[in-house]
Amino acid sequence: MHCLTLLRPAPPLLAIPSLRLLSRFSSNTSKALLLHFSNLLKRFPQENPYPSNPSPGSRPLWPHPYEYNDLMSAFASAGDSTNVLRLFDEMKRFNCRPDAACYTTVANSLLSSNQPEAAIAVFKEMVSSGVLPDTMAYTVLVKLYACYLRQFELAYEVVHGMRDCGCKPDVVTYSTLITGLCQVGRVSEAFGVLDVMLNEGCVPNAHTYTPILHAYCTAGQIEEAERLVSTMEAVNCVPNVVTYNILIGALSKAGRFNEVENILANCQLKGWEPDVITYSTYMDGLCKAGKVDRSFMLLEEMVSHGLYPNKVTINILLDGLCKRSNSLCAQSILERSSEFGWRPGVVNYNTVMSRLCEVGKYFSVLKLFTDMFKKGLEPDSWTFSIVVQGLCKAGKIRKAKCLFDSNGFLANVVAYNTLIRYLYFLGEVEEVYHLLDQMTKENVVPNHTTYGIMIELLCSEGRFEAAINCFSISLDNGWSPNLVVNLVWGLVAGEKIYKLVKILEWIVKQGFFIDTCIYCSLIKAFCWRGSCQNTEIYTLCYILDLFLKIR
DNA sequence: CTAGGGTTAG
Repeated sequence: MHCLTLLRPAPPLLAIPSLRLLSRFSSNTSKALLLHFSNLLKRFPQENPYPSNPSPGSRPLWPHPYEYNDLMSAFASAGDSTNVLRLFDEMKRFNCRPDAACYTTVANSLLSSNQPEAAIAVFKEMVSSGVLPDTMAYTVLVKLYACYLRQFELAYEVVHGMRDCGCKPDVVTYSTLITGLCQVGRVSEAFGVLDVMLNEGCVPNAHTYTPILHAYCTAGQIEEAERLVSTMEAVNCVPNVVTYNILIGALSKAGRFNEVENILANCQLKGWEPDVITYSTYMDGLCKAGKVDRSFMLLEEMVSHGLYPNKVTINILLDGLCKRSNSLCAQSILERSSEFGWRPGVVNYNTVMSRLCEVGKYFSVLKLFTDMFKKGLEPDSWTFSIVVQGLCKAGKIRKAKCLFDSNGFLANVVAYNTLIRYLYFLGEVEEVYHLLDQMTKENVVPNHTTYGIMIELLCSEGRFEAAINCFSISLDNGWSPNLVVNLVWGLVAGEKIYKLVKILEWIVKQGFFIDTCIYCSLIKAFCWRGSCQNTEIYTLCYILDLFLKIR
């Protein structure tokens, strides 16, 4: 990295012919790519050889947008949007005007790294530079609205509007829209889109149906999913390995391992081949169901098919080992990894450390934490959260706070929540408020867990209006029945029954889903308070009837 | 250059 930033002015990376070749190795990590670059750049003139006004007709010395796009795509598929942006800036600096494809690549890579706002900026720039979007550009715009911002009205508008710009939505555009709808469970609407594309003579493929299957599987509607697979076969939209992986995942989760075996046994007949993800998915299901031995047998099977476990597969097995109370084994696999020439990843450490935490082996957690440093592995925010949790559980809350405040600690919302929860248990209200302040300052966005603790805290301090206010703010993050449970307990304990009735009436009016947890918490809270003996029982009955839509 | 799948924390 440093070699590149130190060279000023930096020559365009793409002026070196062999880089075009390099960019084909999209599976290469960005670091590997950068290493190649910095080596090549050492032989490159440090002066800027690129005149801003080339003589007409001469072959330009600087690279063509195609070449930049090739390289940007390589970084994009390596998940490195920072370098995509760097190249994008660079090409503009060298007066190499981005074409529609370049803008599309950059916007898409920003989406992949979850920066929808930045992607919008790229689209705006595209328009203001007078570059006309093509179908692919519009497709990424649909992806932005449907899969990231969930603004489906705008997504539909793009699909309709692109016709006027001389572009036709294609199977990718429609499949993208269907994906977005299915991700939020709007399956019937997705079928509506499918109808539209069929009417237009746009032929669906596996990408069109698979998101729908995914939605069914997420909702636990396995029978519907299986029926959809038959439909796909009937309309000549053959399910592929991804389709089957989703189905196998759902079946494994439901413990229906015989059916998984059946699907695997018939794969050749159906014309698809299991891959690493197929095996990993199945193995994870087996491990979670306690069938760790069977999972290890599958490891042998996949290797015999020429498929090799990757970090995820190994993580699943490590997790399985811990679940079978073999955390000591998992721990030594990590500690002694160099003996068998394996380099574990951060997630591998996180997995074993969190399992050790669960069984109270806090010393081992710290031991692995230091082992990571010895191996030169950088802990991530998950690691830190797990260690904070381990220290808190071990009763070393001061130590946890010290670690939290130390340099280099990557605090995310979970680390904050953990520390806040334990400090709250200890009655250190001052510190809790201080941490909540700090969270805002550090731009760590609170989530439902945070709001739950805040509601509890505010109620215990008698600040009921603030607690209710906190609840309404939490709705920006979506609906969480658990927060209502917190509010119920807090308000009943604080004898604010009138406030409780008001807020519950409002909740019912908004049409939020009332689950059994909320229902039970009300009954339990009233019983706990002893209200069942007096006239307040009528208030309780009133609310319960309200929930059941009797009133 | 554009679409879908598997692992870890409160």
